[in-house]
Amino acid sequence: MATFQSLPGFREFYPEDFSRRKHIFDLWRRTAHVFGFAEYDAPVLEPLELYKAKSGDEIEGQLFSFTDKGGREVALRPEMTPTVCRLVGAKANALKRPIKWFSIAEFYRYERMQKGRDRAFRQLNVDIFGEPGPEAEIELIAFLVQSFCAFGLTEQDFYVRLSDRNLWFYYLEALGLDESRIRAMLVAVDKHEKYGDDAFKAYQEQFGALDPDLKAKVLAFLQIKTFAALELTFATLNSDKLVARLADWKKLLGGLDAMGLTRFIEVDLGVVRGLAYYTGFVFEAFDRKGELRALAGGGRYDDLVEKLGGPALPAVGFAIGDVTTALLLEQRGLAPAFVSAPDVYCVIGGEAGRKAAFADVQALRAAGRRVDYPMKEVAFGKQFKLAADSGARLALIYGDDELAKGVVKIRDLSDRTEHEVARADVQAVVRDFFTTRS
RNA sequence: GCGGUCAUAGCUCAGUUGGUUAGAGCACUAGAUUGUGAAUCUAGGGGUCGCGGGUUCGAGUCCCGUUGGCCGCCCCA
Repeated sequence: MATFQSLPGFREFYPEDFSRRKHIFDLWRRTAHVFGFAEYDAPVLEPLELYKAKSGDEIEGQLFSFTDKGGREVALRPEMTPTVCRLVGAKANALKRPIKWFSIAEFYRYERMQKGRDRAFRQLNVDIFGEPGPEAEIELIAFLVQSFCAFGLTEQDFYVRLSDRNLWFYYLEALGLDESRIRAMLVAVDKHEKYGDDAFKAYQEQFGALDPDLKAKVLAFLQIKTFAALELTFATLNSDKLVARLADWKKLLGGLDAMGLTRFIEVDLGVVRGLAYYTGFVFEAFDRKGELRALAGGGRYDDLVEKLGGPALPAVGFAIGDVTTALLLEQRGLAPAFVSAPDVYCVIGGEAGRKAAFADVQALRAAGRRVDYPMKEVAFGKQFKLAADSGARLALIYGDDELAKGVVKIRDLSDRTEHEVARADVQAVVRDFFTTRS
C-alpha cells in the first residue's frame, strides 16, 4: 500500500478515466463552438473577499481558503461566476454585445463527499452578458439541452425545469407580502419538494401562523405546469408587472418551441435556486429517473456585475458539472470505450530489421501516422499477438527474409491478408491505405 | 460539522469458536515458441491483512483509537 494517498475528494485520472473526461470536454467545446461562444480562463486562486462579497461571510466554511505568504486571505475558486463578472466588468465597454463566453475549469469546495459531489470537480460555465431580454435565456437553454444531446442523450434521459424568481416576487407581492416575507417564503418553496409542509416552519417561526388562504395559493402556484395555467392564475390579479412578465414567458417558451425543444422543458415553479443573487428566470437540469444530483443549474443575475464593481450589466448563465454528467453517461452506456490504438505496429526481426524499421517509423510519425513497435527483442509469434492486441490496422514486418529481398511485408490485421512492397514504397503504400479507408 | 457502515495482492473476493510460513480467480511479466493473432500449459513478481495501540502463550480474526471509502443529514454558488 502506498505511503501517500491523494486528498479526500480529489480524483486521479488514469488513462481510461482521462479519456472519458476528455470525451465530455470535447463535446462541450464542440457545442460551445457551434453556438458561437468564446472560451476564456482565469486564476484558480482568488482573493477570499471576491466570494464573501457575493455570498456573505458564511461561505468561508465551504471554501478551500488560507492565508498566503504575503498575508493575503485567498481561496481556491468554488465557482466561476464572480471571476467572469470581474473579467467582463473590467472591459465591458470594449466588448461587442451580446458577450457570449464559456470556460471549462476546475473548482474546489471544502465539503463532505457524496455520490456525484467531490471536493475538486470541473464545470462547463456558459454565460451571456449584455442582453436583458428572454432572448438570452432561449440561447442558453438551447445550449444546455444540446450539450446533453451531443452525447446521445434524449428527452428520455434528462429534462430542464424552468422557473422564475421574478414571477414569485410579483405574485407574492400582489398577495400582499413584503420583501422579507417574500424571501422567507421562497426559502420555504425551495424546501417544499423535499420536506412538504415542514418547509413552512421557518417562515411561521419568523412571521407567525400562516394564513390558510395564502398557503393554499402558494401550493396551487407550485402545481402549475403550463403557460396556460399561469395565465389563468394571473387573470384575477391586477398587476402590470405580472402582465409584462407573462409576455417574457411567452417569448421564452415560444422561442424554445420554435427550436423544437419543448419536449425537454418543464415549467416547475418549485425551482427557486437557494441563493439570493438570481433575479429572474432560473432553471435546472435533472436526469429523468431522478437518481442523480442536479446535472446543471443556472439563471439570470442582472445585479452581480455591478455589485462586484463593474458597470450595470445584465447577465444570465449556467454551469454543468462533469461528475454527474459522467455518472449519467455511465448509467446510459454512453461513456466511450477507452481506445488508444496505433495505426501501424511494426514486427521486427533482429538488429538489422530494427534499423530498417526505425527509418520508416520515424518517417511515418513525421507524416502524422501513429506508429508503435516493441522496445525489446520479442519472439515473432508474440509480436503478432502484440500487433493484434494493440488495435493497429496494419502490421509492418521487418524480418530477415524481407530484408534480404529489399521489401517490407504489410499485413492487414483486420482481414489477415499480407503482401510485400519495396522498402522505398512503404511510406506511399501506408499513406494510401489510410487515405482510402478513413 | 453529525450519524450509519465498511477496509485482506493492481481488481473481485475467500480465510473455520483466535492457532504453523495468509489463499484463489482475473490482470501483469517470463518461458514452452526468431516467422504469423482471442487458446493451452508452466513459472514468476506483487501483501508490514488501511494505520496505531490493547487483550492473549498466540490476532487478518476480539477490544479501543485513528485514517480512508461508501450511504444519509447539513450545505449545495
